[in-house]
Amino acid sequence: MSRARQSRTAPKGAGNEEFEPEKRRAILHAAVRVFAEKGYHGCRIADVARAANVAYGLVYHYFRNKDELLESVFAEQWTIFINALAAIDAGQGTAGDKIAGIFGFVFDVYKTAPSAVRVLILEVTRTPQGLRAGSTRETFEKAVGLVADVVRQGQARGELRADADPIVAAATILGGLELAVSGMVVGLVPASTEEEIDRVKNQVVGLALVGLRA
Amino acid sequence: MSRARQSRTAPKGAGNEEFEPEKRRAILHAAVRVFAEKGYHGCRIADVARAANVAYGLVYHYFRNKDELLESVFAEQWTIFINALAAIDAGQGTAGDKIAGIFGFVFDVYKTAPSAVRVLILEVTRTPQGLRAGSTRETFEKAVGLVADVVRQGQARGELRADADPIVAAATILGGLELAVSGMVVGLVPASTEEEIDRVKNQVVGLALVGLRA
Amino acid sequence: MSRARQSRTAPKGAGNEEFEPEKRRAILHAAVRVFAEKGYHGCRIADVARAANVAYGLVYHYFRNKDELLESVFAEQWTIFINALAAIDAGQGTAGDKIAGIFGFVFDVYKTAPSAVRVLILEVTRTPQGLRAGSTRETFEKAVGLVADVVRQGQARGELRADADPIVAAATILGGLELAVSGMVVGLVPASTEEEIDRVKNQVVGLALVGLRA
Amino acid sequence: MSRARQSRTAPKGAGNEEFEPEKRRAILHAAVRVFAEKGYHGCRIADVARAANVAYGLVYHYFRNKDELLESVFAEQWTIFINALAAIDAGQGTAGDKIAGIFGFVFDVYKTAPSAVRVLILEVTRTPQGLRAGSTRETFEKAVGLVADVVRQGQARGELRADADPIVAAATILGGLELAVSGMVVGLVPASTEEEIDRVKNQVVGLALVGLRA
DNA sequence: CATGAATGAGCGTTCATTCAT
DNA sequence: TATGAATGAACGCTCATTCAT
Repeated sequence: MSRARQSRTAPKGAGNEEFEPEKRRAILHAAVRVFAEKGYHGCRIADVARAANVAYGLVYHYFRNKDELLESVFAEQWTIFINALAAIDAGQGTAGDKIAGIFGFVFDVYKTAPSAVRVLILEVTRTPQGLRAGSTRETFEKAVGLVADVVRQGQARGELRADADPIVAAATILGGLELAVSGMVVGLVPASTEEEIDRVKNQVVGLALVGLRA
Repeated sequence: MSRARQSRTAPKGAGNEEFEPEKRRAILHAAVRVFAEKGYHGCRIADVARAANVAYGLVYHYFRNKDELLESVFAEQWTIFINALAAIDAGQGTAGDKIAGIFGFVFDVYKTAPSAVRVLILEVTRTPQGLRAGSTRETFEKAVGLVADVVRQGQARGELRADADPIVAAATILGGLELAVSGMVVGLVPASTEEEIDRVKNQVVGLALVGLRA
Repeated sequence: MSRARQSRTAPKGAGNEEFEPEKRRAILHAAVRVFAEKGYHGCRIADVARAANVAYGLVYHYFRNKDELLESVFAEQWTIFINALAAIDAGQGTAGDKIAGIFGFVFDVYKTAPSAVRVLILEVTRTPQGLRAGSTRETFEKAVGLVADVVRQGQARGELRADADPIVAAATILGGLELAVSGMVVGLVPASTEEEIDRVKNQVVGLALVGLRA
Repeated sequence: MSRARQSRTAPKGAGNEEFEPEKRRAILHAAVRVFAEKGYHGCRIADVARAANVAYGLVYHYFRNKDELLESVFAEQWTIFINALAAIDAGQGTAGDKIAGIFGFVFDVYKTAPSAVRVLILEVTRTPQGLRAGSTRETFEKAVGLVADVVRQGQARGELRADADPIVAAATILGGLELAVSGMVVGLVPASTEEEIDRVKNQVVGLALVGLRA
């Protein structure tokens, strides 16, 4: 009856993106905004529907239930992030450049769509039960894995310390990145202008690479 | 209505330090466990009551509502953490020692009470809306402030790079710490034995101080 | 959220006078019956839903909460009464006829729908705090005012004693009417047959007009 | 264990009123005030206890439960009223004097203790389920009966119309009295000064005796 | 007598989900 | 596809009542 609940991971190649129904898009985007604002548990399906200017029941036409909607939002956001990581990982440059590139990407997204970052950070990572079953967790692991890969490359080329555990390093780097952005999100770290945001980014990159020691 | 809902710091005489009804304790501890396991939204007051071996209504005798219970849990956990930070901050040693001490404290707590750390990390930090109003946010800021203070001291003594913004550094350090522990909590970073835990700790400390660069 | 909770007086076109969902009606009528039987505090939403043969949650689809449901019941009942009073007030006849007409109306309603009268009397008038805020109180005042108006007309035409305060007279009349009906409701005053009811009515009208004195 | 829950109807004769424990009194009086203010359903036992400056559980030492407390309040209030009615009924004077005396008594009480009248009127009479089982209803019937008796006497002496049904007349009279007082209670009928109160009283008496007709 | 901690049934309300149209 | 009325399980909170001291 409904082909609508089809795969969400259709490659962005020419010729098939038009099959994502417009309303489905609208719902997904609305969900990002609403989740970002009120959190997963703080918002109702009705809120999402209203924000998407769509009838109540239509949400259930495109998504099996609230959880699947959340998963879809996460998948969408993480896919973007993962793709960027993968591109960076596969690209040219030193490990330092790549790490800086990762940070740059996240901060850039923050500049243009802070609410998307908010969902990613405050909801995805932090979902209790969290980083739980389903694709969400795998995707998160993939992100860590990609960063760990960057680290491994750097170690192989002698650019990074060989005695650092890539997984731990990746987690630590992403954690620092995350809390720095969290700090901006909640206003603890000042980030009202673009300059301030860039300054924070450089600070964080510096910390990751050369540490605090004088 | 009831004196029970009073502040927990009523010194009525020598030795009864912090007179607090036994059952209140039990509820609070049960709440930590249950929150850790199912998350704030995933658990019901009935769960907490059952875990505390206490009648349903008694929870409401000691706490105005679910939110206040959560806040109390947070306050308790953070107070422990803040006190440890403050002690470390005020103590002797180089900035590096202090940062290592902070990490050591968190990892030690994790060894003996992982669920407490879980609540602290997965619920407190990550509560959407989160880091929100009330004491929770202030306490979080205080934690960041204390770490920033350690950084400042280290800079003053020439032990740490003077060009690092203490607040950003503090956020990044705590973030790295947090995601590393998160990784352990969710099993991404292996931490089944004490040795493994210590190894992760040393890795993270090393990253914070000397960075990744070779 | 739902257009259902709208005003009941939306004339969208000729002939759809007061479009109101069938189920809303059912709930409202059920509420009258249940309130009449058990009182506002004695009945649960579940009782109303069951009496209306409707799912629990549907009550909340049409009414914000229990209070609003009560207010709606009151509004409905009083509106009928007020309209009747107004028609009588504006009509022909002596003041005595009009007062008799008012009494006649109430006793007629009682004959066909005693429970409606019961709600009006035992719940509306007597709600503690009662005659309280909101439309309920105003409506009550309007009723008294209309009766007072009838009295004033009668005085102007010389049919009624000029030295009677219309407001006090109206209150007294309605009070006598009410307690007489109350007496029937609770069985103190015998009113099992239509003849008995009419007899009581005539008695009460007589008392209001010529008093007790021989 | 507890003789406290003893009969509440001890005659006020010399030598036994000192057996009414002071705290019991306090609770009873507090209950009158609290019921008057918030209604039976709107107040909690805790409210009564607090208003009486008495410990929570003590209420249950003197009264089996909330209902019995209400009944006791009613009994106390009605007893006063019934006694006054009985005294008037048994006294000298015409029926008109007696009716005036009844009204005078109620209005006098209102002047000194409006909250007591409020409870009597808004809670007793109007208790849904109302005028229900137990002593409350019997007492109410007794009051009506006594007034009806006054009417009967008057008819026997030729002072009052013989064709009036004493019970209906009594109900109507008390009803008029009640709504007039209700009107004062809720502010519909002005009664701020003693003069105004007396004026209302005379109006109501006049209406009962000679009616409205010119 | 007096206290107030402890108990738990009861109920109002929310909201994810289904379904008829 | 699209709509929103209808459903009912779930859960937070209240408060009358009991009981140990």
